[in-house]
Amino acid sequence: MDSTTTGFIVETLTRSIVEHRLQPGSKLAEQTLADQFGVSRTLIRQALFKLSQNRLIHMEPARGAFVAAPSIAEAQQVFAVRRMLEAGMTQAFVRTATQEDIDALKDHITEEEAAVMRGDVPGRTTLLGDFHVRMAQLMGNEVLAHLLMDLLSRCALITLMYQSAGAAEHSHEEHRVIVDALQARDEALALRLMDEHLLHVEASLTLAPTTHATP
Amino acid sequence: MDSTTTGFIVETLTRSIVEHRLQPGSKLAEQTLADQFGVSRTLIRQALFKLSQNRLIHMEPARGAFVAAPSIAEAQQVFAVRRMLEAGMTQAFVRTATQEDIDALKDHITEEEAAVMRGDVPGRTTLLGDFHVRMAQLMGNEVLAHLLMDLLSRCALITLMYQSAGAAEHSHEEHRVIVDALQARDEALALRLMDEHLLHVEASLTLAPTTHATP
DNA sequence: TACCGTCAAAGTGTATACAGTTTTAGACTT
DNA sequence: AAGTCTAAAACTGTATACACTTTGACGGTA
Repeated sequence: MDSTTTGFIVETLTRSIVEHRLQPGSKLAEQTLADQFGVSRTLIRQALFKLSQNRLIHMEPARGAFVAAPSIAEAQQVFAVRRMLEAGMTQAFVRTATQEDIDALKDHITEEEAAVMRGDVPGRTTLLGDFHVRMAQLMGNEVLAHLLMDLLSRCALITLMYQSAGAAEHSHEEHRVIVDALQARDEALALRLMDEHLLHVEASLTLAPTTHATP
Repeated sequence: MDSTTTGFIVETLTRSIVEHRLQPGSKLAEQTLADQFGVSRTLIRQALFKLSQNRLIHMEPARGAFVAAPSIAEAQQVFAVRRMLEAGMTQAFVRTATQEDIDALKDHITEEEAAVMRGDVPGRTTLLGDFHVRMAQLMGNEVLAHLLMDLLSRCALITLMYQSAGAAEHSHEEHRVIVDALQARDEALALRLMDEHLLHVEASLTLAPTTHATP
């Protein structure tokens, strides 16, 4: 399976969705896509099926595929899950990471800043998300990395639906502060900063006010 | 899509895998399955594709689908992710759950005990996993519930690969104790009990010794 | 004008056909 | 007897065909 052709289609569509060239709710007609990609509907269907499991699109029986339009409730749930996962991840990272791991994160942040500086919006979005995936990979937990990747693509879709004017510009600064705490092996501080970071990202969206259980 | 036919095939195969009627590594030939289910290869392929994204099977290009045989490393990663997720979930549950939520969990445990008493092994396995999913659902976080469901089916496969003689029989007792802590709104205790519960389940497997970062 | 029923066009759901690859069995060689 | 080459059978990957559902437009009626 997945002879890289399906994978290519999935990645292309994912970019189109995450980079806002396909608006939430738009229909994805199979034959149209098949013509555009120069393949048969078979491969398009495989790709759409995969995207639907990532929750980037949703399929209605006999009606077709549409770019997902996550509800506010769903957005909040996704962020809640991220906070749970990343709290655990941060805790484990502080305890087990080597100096090389921390240096790798620092390098990553340097890339983030470069993207921000040169106004590379798609690159910035990708890199800011990858920071979190990178942590999982550095810990050698591929299962966690995959899970986070899925959640992050959903977050990208959520962000472009609900973002209020160029917020979340300062994520890379928060990343920097988090890494500083990791470097200092200050578990409590790193945990708090990560949690606040995710709350800031969520708060930068125009979601209805909700009651976050806070310590 | 998913006109319930594909869903039926997925569920049937999932049960066959989780209930050990299909051993890890066995080949799943498309035409054979198509004949057994009385459908075309098309639907079988859809089902296999979905199972492969759940990591219950893995597909090799041009060679076909095989029941997954998760490595020890992967098993440990899955459990690590579960601990992260469920720690956060338990914390949130203690803070926000209503008395009805807690009662629902108690009812669930009663079902578990009934299944254990009557020696219903498949039912027991399912119910023991559902306890964790139920918590997520009671909190109203469907995203979390779905994620946990996927992780739990992987755990079921892991369990039957690595389980050492009828261990994890006492899970329902640990569930009971956890709910008692939830009832008492003792956050620290509930958190510790949940973490230990998951460590016990993992320890009941014959995985190579690993260094779990412990507080 | 507004509403409803009918019908064609378009689109999805499933099956089948065909091409390319892997596997397997058998004959031949050493 | 063990190994290797070869060819056929089996299987996967992709395209196409056909049936059924939805959609949208047109025309008729109140």
